[in-house]
This record gives sequence, C-alpha cells and structure tokens, in this order.
Amino acid sequence: MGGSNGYKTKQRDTILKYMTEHKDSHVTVNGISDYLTGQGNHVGTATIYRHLDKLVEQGIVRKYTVDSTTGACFQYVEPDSGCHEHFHLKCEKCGKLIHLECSHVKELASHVYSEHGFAIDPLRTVFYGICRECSENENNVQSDNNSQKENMNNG
Amino acid sequence: MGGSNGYKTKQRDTILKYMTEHKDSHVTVNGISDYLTGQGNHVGTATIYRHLDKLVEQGIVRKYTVDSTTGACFQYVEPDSGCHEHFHLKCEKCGKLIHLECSHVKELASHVYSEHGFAIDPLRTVFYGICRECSENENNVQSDNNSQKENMNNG
DNA sequence: TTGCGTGCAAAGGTTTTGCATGGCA
DNA sequence: TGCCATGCAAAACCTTTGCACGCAA
Repeated sequence: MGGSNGYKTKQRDTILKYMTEHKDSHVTVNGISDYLTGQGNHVGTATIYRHLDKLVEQGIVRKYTVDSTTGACFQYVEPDSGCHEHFHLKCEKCGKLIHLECSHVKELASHVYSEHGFAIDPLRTVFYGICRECSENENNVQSDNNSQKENMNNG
Repeated sequence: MGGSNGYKTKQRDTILKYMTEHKDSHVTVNGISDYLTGQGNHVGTATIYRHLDKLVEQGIVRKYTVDSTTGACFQYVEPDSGCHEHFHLKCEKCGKLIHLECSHVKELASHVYSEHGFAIDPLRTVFYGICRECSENENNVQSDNNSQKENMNNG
C-alpha cells in the first residue's frame, strides 16, 4: 500500500478508464477484454487479471463471486463516497444481478453486528430469489426457461 | 420434481452419509472425493457433482460460492430443523454456520419484496462475514498473512 | 429387461504462471 | 540503464459432458 502503485502504463489507464466508466454495473474479465479489443485497445487477459488484482488490493475495485461456474465480477468503487456499501439481489431465474442500495439493509447489518456479533461482508453476500419480472412471467407464461446466462446490467 | 428421487445406490448413500456427518462445516467436491477415496469408498468426481446437484435441487444440500478460484462449497440442511424459515450466517474464516432466527431479517425480506419486488429465497441466501470468535482472534493473532484474500474489513 | 447410475476421459471455461520482450522512470 | 509491465501460450483448476458399461427396480 505504499505510494508507488507501479508504472503508469497505457494498459493500466485503459482498464481503469473502463472501470470508472462502468461503475454502475458489474463487469467480467471477459467483458472487459472483448470491449477493449472491439475498441482497438486490446489488452492481454493476463494483464487484465493482474491489474484487477492490484486494484482490488488497493480497494479501488471490488470483486464479487456470484457463481463458481461463472467468472468473477468486478466493480469500481468511488473513492470519495466512504460508505458505498450495497448488497445484491440475484435472480435465480434469469440470473439478473440487482443492486440494493437500501437503508433497511444497512440497518440490518449493524443490528446483526451489535446483537449477534457477526460482521456481514457485503462483498460476498448475495440475496438469492426471484425478481419482479420473473415472478410476473411465472404467472403468465409457463415455458421452460433454463437459461443460466448472466445479464448483469441495470444499475 | 416427481416423487421419485432416483435409484438408491451405494454411491448416493455414501455421499449423503458424508454430508450428514459433516453438516457443521462446509465441504468441497475435492474434499468429499479425497475423503471417500481414503476410506476405500472411491466415488467418481462426476458422480459427486451429479448427486450434489440433485440434492441442491431437492433442498437437502446448500451450495455456497465463496471465491471464484476456490471450488463451490456444499452443506447438508437438516430437513426437520425448520431451516427453511430462517436465514443463515456463514463465517468466512472458520466456516461455521449460524442460524439467524431474527425478526429483523424477516422484516427485511418482506420490505424487499414489497418495495423492490424481489422475493428472497431463504433456502439459498446466506450472509457471509466474520463471526465474533474469528474477529476476536484476528485482533490478537497478527501473524504472517500469506493469504491473498480476506483483508477486507471496512465500515 | 429397462433405463438410470457410474466411471473414465475429454471438453469447456476461468484464472494463473513462465518467459522473452517492450516500455516507464 | 534497471526493472517492472506486457503478451502469448501453456498450465492449473473446477465443472460439465459423452459414452460404454453396471446395476437397481
């Protein structure tokens, strides 16, 4: 955590720029790689991993693991907003990842800590369930939907 | 989801027995495989995965994903323990599973449903974090940390 | 006998590592 | 000039899938 975080390189800037421009959504290494390649700014996969690791260590980026089969998700953390903690809802039907920025959850977290001595880690905790769209669809159509695809947009 | 859960085989019994005997800790496929092989009860990896998948579907076993590098973790759920109605806290350090019978959580669940339209599934949802004992230990023991994860206690 | 269950190996995907080269300071 | 950073490919893992054979019902 010293002053020096390594050299300032084109690749580092490119990745950090991408992260800050997508701070409202979760991104995967694959997503970053594809996007940058499409923009003509190809960066090697290993380099992306290495930078992301460093950024996570420095607290600039957070790492989420939703599923063991899917790749890890990363998200930029705004440095000035000290308490940018939020939890996540993951729909078991469509795989959508929803950000839950809600005071109720934070209250719960502090309650659990003071009453139960347990420090909840919002980085790792994911609420599983069924999202609004899917429960509405469930009532209307009953087609087989076996998609395990992730579409993690929506901020 | 018919009544039949498949044939009763030696492998299925072996795996289920292992799960029930380790219900207090989370286990990995690798751990199961190694243990059974050591006991002279070798079961193929694919078979373990296939059974675990079924058990998860049936709600007999829970699946956790702590890290994308590590494999998934599994844990047996006692059918008569009423675990379907309350939430769980899992310590990332010691793997302990804590039953959280707390009105605050239920309130949160109904709030999330009414306000955010998301129906949380208590069976799948686990709060990750650090338990009281482990956070006390962390303060006392500050020995070598070659662990590349973990140091993320903020807030 | 029928058809699911099993084991092995191969495939598919994500992340890490080794090594020679390139680029920042 | 001295190192760190990068890229490529291979390796290391975890998980799934295909296929032939075994075994429960």
